[in-house]
Amino acid sequence: MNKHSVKIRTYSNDKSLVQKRRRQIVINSTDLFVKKGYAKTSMREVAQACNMSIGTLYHYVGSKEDILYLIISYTADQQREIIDSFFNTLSNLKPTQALIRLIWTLYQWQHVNQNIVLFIYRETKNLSQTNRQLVFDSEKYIIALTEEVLKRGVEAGEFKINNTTLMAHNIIALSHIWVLRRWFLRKHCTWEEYVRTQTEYVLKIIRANESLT
Amino acid sequence: MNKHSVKIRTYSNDKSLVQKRRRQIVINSTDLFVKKGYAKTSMREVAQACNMSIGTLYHYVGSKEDILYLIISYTADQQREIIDSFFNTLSNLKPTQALIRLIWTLYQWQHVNQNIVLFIYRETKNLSQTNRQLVFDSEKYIIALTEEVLKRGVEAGEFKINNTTLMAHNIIALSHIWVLRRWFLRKHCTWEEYVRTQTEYVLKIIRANESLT
Amino acid sequence: MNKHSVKIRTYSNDKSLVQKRRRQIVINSTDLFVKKGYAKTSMREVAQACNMSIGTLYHYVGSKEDILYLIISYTADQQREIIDSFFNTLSNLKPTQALIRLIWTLYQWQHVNQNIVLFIYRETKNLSQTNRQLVFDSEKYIIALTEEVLKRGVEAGEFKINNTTLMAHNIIALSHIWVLRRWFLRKHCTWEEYVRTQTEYVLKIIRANESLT
Amino acid sequence: MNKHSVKIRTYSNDKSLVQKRRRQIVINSTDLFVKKGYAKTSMREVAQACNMSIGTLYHYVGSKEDILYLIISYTADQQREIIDSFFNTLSNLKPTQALIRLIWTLYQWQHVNQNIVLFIYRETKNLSQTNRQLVFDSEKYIIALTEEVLKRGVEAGEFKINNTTLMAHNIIALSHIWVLRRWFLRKHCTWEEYVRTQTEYVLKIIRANESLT
DNA sequence: CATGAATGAGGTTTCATTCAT
DNA sequence: TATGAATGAAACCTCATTCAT
Repeated sequence: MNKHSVKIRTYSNDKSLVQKRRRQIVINSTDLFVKKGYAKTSMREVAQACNMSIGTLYHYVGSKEDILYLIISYTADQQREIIDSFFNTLSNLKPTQALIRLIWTLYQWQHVNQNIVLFIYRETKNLSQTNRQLVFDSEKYIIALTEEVLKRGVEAGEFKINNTTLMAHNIIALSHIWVLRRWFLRKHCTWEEYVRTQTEYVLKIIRANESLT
Repeated sequence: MNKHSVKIRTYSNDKSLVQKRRRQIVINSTDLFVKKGYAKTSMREVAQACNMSIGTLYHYVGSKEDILYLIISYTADQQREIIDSFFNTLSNLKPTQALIRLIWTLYQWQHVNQNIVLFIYRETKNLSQTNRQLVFDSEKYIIALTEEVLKRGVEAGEFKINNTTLMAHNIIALSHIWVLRRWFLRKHCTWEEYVRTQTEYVLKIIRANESLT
Repeated sequence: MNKHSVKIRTYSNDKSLVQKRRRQIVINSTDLFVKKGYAKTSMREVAQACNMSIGTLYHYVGSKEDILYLIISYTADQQREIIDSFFNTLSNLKPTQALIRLIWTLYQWQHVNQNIVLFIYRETKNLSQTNRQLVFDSEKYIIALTEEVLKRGVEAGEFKINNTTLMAHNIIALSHIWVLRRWFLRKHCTWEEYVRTQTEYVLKIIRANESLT
Repeated sequence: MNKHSVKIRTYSNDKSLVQKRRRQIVINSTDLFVKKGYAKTSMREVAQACNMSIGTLYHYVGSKEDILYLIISYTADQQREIIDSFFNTLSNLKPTQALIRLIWTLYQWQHVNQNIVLFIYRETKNLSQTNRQLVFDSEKYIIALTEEVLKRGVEAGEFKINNTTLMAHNIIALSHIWVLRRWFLRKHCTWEEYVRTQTEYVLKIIRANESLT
């Protein structure tokens, strides 16, 4: 929210008020957008959900797309914060344990935020080129952190991985799959089973001394 | 197109003409929808793209959603056809070779049809409950066929898999990931690398006698 | 139908066929129009109801309004026929008895044809000036015949009426009222009561020697 | 207007403004609808006639049918008001005089408002079931008041009437007939003659001591 | 004679956005 | 700062009518 919302039009000079109102908008409109979809949600409905007049809404936001961007980047920021704080508790773990916990954390975040994750997958195309790029940057950051864990494991001799980037991406992508394909997966396994199985698979692939396991 | 288009309204009684015109509509409007998104594409544009008047368009189709459904189910049918014909050439292959070729076939289809795959992921929510279900059924069919190959491998003693359904789903899902995350993957590997690596990963996981490889 | 349909456009030269097809159109489309209203009934529906193609429909009829006109004038003709044949059986009755029977006949026709009567009241405005005039002429004819009966009664000394035209019109109008206000009258009296009462009222008004009755 | 417009959709919360705009809509669109008919009048024309944009029109009204309902119920309310205020001046008159004046008042209102009365007869069928019922209720109210006058006359011994409901209804219905059949009546009598004659007829029927007149 | 595919103007309604208060 | 009335382009869809076959 902080970094990205800078270039969104506002008629107010009070930065703290702008931040407060925009937070109000994001918090209150997200569920509405998620439930109805971006295109089918009207600005009138958004204003109502936010307990604001339409006029006030446009005081702090330049367009409907701006709100979409706020929601998406706000979610991305939240995810980053959680991942960041997670990484601060990670330093003294062995790579394998660190990876297991990372996967658990990432997959849980996706599970808890499945509606908004789905929403972002669907509606990102409605963002302008520039804004879409910022969303991608956020994703890249998560992948980079995951790759970092993998690399440490490789350095420590615990993992053996040809392409750490692709492996990191696989791990992230499969966390999204739990959400994107919930209509199928929900009927065939629980979240716990899913996480456990995917973790096993990953470890099977990257364990350095696999033949000994 | 054949099976699903049954309940779509038309004012014509000439089935072959209806089929011809609907094919014309699907063929010509798909790119437009894919490029602009469902919501932002107007029926006027669709009619123009199809070289029809709006009136003619509505002669063969009851609503905008019907076209969305036609596009999606037409694509699903195409995929099924290809997979089906692929399976007919499969019987005399050993399971491992069959799986390798299946993955290659599936991933290539996704690659070639990436725009429409992406489109389907985004816009399926705009279908009615019933129509959405039909799309899902089509997906389930592909997964079931993939699972069938895995099961044969297990029976032949070549594979060892706890949960064949989840494994089959993983294989399919990762073919979608190539499309859904192309903004990332394109920069980090070619399609050939992607397929090769994912195939390796899968085999690493399911090979019965992995320690001997 | 005979007189009035002359100036309606047709592409056929076979007069008997034209008459046959137009009868087919009137017979089959009337209920549809009556039920849905003129504006909300489409020519496609009309064609279907008539077991014709739209093309054939327009072979024998120039426009949608023509059908409206056919229906209305066909009904008017039917009514006239019945009234005419009724009058032929009337000559040897005394005026009072003749009037009583006339009222009964008129009111019954309205009762049996209430839907179409209602329809005509609502949709006559959709006719062109000329066609509307023809409908009015038909109405005037019925009134004139009724007035004739009244006049005979006056000549015979049975009735005493200042304005026979207005009286005749009242009698006709009250037969329409039974239809136009059925939402009220149905709840307060039967058709038989209605006819009996209105007949009594009329006689009360026009009886020459009322005090003696 | 007050009572009935409750359930019509508006985007405004300012009740007085809503009332003002709806009045504006009713006042300005009535003639248009009356002249062209409901079906053939477009919302674009209505907006123009009301000196509003289409958007503003839909700010205060949910649909085209709502406007029809507003017009009809607005007229009904007006009539009721006039009748009500008339009844307040009636108490000290003898029944016969009261009836004579009531008929005059009712028939005059119909005469002055003949266009809209005609319109209501034609277009009421376009209302929803519920709204149509409200129109009928208004009519029933007028009939009930008329019946009340008749009953007082019966109690006072001035009138002798079998079925006061039907008699009251006849009186009201014949006031409509002046409008519904103006194409005939206009040519045969003036409004004054019509009222005088119908009054005479009514009195002839209901006078208790008719033989003495 | 009979058909029905094709047309496109025009219907009602929605909605993002502006601006006067 | 906050409001919400006002706008009008543009959305989806219908339908009377024509004309080639």
